[in-house]
Amino acid sequence: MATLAEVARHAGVSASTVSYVLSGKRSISEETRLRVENSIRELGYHPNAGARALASSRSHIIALMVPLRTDMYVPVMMEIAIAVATTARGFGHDVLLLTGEEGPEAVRRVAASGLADAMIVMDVELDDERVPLLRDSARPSVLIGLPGDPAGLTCVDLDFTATGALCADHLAQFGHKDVAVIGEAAAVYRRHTGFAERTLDGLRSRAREHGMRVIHRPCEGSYESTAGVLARVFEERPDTSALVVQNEAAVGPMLALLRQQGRAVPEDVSVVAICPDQVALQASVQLTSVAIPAQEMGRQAVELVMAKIEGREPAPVTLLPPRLTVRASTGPAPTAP
Amino acid sequence: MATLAEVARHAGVSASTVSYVLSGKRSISEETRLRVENSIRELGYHPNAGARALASSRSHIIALMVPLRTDMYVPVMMEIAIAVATTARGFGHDVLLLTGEEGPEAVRRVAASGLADAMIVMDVELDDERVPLLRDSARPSVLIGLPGDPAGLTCVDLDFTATGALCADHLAQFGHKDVAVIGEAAAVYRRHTGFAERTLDGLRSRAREHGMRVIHRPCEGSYESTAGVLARVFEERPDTSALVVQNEAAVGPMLALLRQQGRAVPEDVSVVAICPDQVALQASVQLTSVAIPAQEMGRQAVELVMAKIEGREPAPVTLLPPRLTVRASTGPAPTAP
DNA sequence: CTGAAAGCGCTAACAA
DNA sequence: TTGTTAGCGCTTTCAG
Repeated sequence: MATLAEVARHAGVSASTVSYVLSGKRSISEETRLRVENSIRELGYHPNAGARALASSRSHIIALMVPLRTDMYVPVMMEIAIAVATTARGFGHDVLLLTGEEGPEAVRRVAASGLADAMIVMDVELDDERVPLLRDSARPSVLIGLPGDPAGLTCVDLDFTATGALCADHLAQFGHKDVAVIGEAAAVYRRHTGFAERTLDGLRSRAREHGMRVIHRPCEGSYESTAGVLARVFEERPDTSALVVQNEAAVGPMLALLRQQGRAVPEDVSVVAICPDQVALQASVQLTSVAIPAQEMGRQAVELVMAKIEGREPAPVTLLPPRLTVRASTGPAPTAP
Repeated sequence: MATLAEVARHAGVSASTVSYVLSGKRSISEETRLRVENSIRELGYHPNAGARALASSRSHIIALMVPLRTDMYVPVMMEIAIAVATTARGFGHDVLLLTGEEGPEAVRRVAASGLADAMIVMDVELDDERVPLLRDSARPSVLIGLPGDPAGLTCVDLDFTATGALCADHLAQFGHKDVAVIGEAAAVYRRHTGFAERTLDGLRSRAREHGMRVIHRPCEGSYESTAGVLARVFEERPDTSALVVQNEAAVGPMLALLRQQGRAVPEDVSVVAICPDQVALQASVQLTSVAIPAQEMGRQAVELVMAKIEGREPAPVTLLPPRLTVRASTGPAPTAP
């Protein structure tokens, strides 16, 4: 592996000049710059990451903490992770993958060792034990998700309250009066992840304004549990004419069950899903849906964290506005028999 | 951040002693070891990653290259990635996440900069452009997947040939004569990822021995495409009594469609899936399946790569044996009408 | 606009 | 069993 010194010798300049050509931190004459760049290319030089980190105390690495749990919809996590990685590369940074397994200790370790310059934390819970550590840490961090108390933190998330409200508005327009929310797995609520509750709040309060009735049932997402939930819903509220589904795994089973029960979508029942577009498009009926902007969240998280690394102080909370795409699964409420 | 020198002073020993306590590379008296460990704890010392990497030319980082594409079943990728990360931590290593985006250049960059000590590459194609680079690279690497020519490489993968054969055996036992394979998306075959072809080969040749007829149709996995594939299958081979499904996304739609068509599983049609257990268990009929051992693959990949880092030379190809779990979706072939 | 040189914090000979 | 010390390759003052 070629070293900076070798490049310097090859180009007939000093080491510092090569360094400055690389960093652009002081002006270099066109001529020497070209000579140096040539040498770099010819020797196939890549700066040594360790040496650079040691001398500059910047590793050009961003740590990404993903949850170990698997009860959330995994493709969304993956999409965020990939967006983070590619966006970070655009800023000349790499991404270190931390699983939740180490827990809060990972935060300490990475910060203290200087392994990463900053940290992005996914799947934040309302009362997350990593949050106090992050708040006190000398290294910048950005959360994807909203903890109970975001004071002193930087967070990005989809505006789930607005998402719920948007669903309510859309269904109200079609004259629906009885709405059922097929929610996330019970464990998600028990863990108080926040987003599920916020969706529900937004939907409920807007529904009230529209004079709609709402019931909510958690759903594990398997075929069996979806069947159970659906049965209970129509038993308790036979006039239910619209379903809002927040558990992506339940989408497929639910549509299959409705078909089986002879309930046509959207003639008998309208369905709005909160899910990635891919899921909405692959379903047996193209679903009206509010998309989870996974890429956008990853991208934003990196931009916020880079801002902090560079000493700027971004807005503490960034809520991405939801977008509802009307497809084939929603329509007017059936007129009373 | 405390430095090693500070720890040394605090413990009343030399820097090298602290270093050796940390690395265990030479024997230390019980007494000094304890004193040093205490100081480390008291000062909350974590070795500086950059300095360590520079001095030892080992970053204790393993790069993991994940595909950018999203036409493979994402949860499996994620599960492998998480298994890699947690296993690596057990070896005192961290994982750097590289997306396919940079392409082969990432291999060069990471190797030359010393950012990572080794590399694990997922979703390897039969004729992968990263493979020659990896083969020539000074840094160890392990592939998850099997390229066309594994010479000079280290690879782990599920034994897909055996997987196909296993499916054939199981169905033959039940007296099935006409089998249809619902395969991966056409793009997967076009890309020559290998595993899909190997499954098919294994299944076909074993089927021949059993006197079974096999047809194979690629399937995109959406409800619509699954419907089309299924229709064509039963049109061409009305006597088809068993389905082998290799595209996880098609599982849900397929079961829904069969139910709709009045084909009972397993009375009229047996179904074997090649998919993660979670998918097999969440389906409307508990599926007889061959599991994708994602965790095991991740774990093995790390162990192989660690062996190479430590100078050992592991077996070039590790094929994990498939395991078929019998559940509710397979049974005797229906007797001719 | 460019060069010289002092570290950054740690590892690993070499010495004792 | 422990200490001394010379780098590892780069960044960044300080000089010129």
